[in-house]
Amino acid sequence: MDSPTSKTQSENLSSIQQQVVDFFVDGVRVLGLPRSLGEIYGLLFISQEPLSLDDLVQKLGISKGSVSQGLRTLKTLGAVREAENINDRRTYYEPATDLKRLVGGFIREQIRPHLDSGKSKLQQLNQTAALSSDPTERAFFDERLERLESWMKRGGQLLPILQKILGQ
Amino acid sequence: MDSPTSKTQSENLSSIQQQVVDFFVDGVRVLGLPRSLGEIYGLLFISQEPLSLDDLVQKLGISKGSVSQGLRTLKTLGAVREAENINDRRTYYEPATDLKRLVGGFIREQIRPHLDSGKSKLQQLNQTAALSSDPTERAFFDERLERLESWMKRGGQLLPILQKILGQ
DNA sequence: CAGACTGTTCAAAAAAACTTGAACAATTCC
DNA sequence: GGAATTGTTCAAGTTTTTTTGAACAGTCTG
Repeated sequence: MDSPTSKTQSENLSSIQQQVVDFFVDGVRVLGLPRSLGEIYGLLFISQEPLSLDDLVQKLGISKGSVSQGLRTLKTLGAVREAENINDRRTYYEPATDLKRLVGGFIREQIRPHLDSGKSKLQQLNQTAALSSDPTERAFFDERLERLESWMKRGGQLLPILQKILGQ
Repeated sequence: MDSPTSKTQSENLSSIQQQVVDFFVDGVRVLGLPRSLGEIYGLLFISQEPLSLDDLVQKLGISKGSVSQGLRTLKTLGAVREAENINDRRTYYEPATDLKRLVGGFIREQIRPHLDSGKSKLQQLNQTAALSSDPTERAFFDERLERLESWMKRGGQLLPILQKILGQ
């Protein structure tokens, strides 16, 4: 029926808006986040004025439900904030654009929880390994579990460094 | 019919094997890789002896196709290698266990390509932005695109540092 | 070289993830 | 208060991703 180009398309986006949205759609995909997040953040990022939920629905051509949930997640990640001083019943959103904040939010919401749950699983694993009666096997398990522990530890050390490097 | 515990289950895995497999299933999920990769790598990681494709099929209870493809991906990532000195027609696999190698492979296969494609998209974006006739708009675009460029640059700088920190 | 064995491929099936949309709650405005 | 507006929720629908399994290619073995 209409242009067979990209998946994200809606006659309401200019060429540059479309390209930036696509850029972020790819970006969030790498991070394992749903495409709608990339669309929403991308459009906010390339908009001079804050946008309302309805603006996003109309311009992106996606459902109200998606935008509502997407905005919530983005807020949780610290990637968007509500704009102040708008004389309107609606809430308007603008993007956070400093890398430090973005990276920090991503680490806090997406990385840390997994690191933490990993650490607790490791504890459990150590207990299970202790049950082994064969000494050779036991030594092998211990060696591998120690390695896992060192990986987790490195990961934990890495995060602050990451934030330091990216947030300047 | 049988135990209703976890999704990965097959009477062929010991408790510790099962736990390690689950650990890695979670791990690869964070990285956006399919669960079968975690199962395969996890079982290899906690096995004293190298395992053949058929060993993995039997112990994990997943299809030959999955294991075949999974091993290929893991080889590409540098996460498993073929064991030497096995007097058997089959190929046996063992895990790579140094973090440096694992991280390096992941960066090479999963991160770099996206960074590179992002950079080329940015070039295209700059061209599109140059078409804008409104000077205010043009300035806004330029500012945002510069920001994107700085993000990409930071990302590029980060990778070697990452490898340095993790690979010791 | 025929049969057995190992491993790959890829179309179809299954599972997982995401999006939609309609019902609903909450708020504002007259 | 009642109508209008804004935003949320979540079951159902859709899309995407992963897994399966059967056909096939390649290789070894007797």
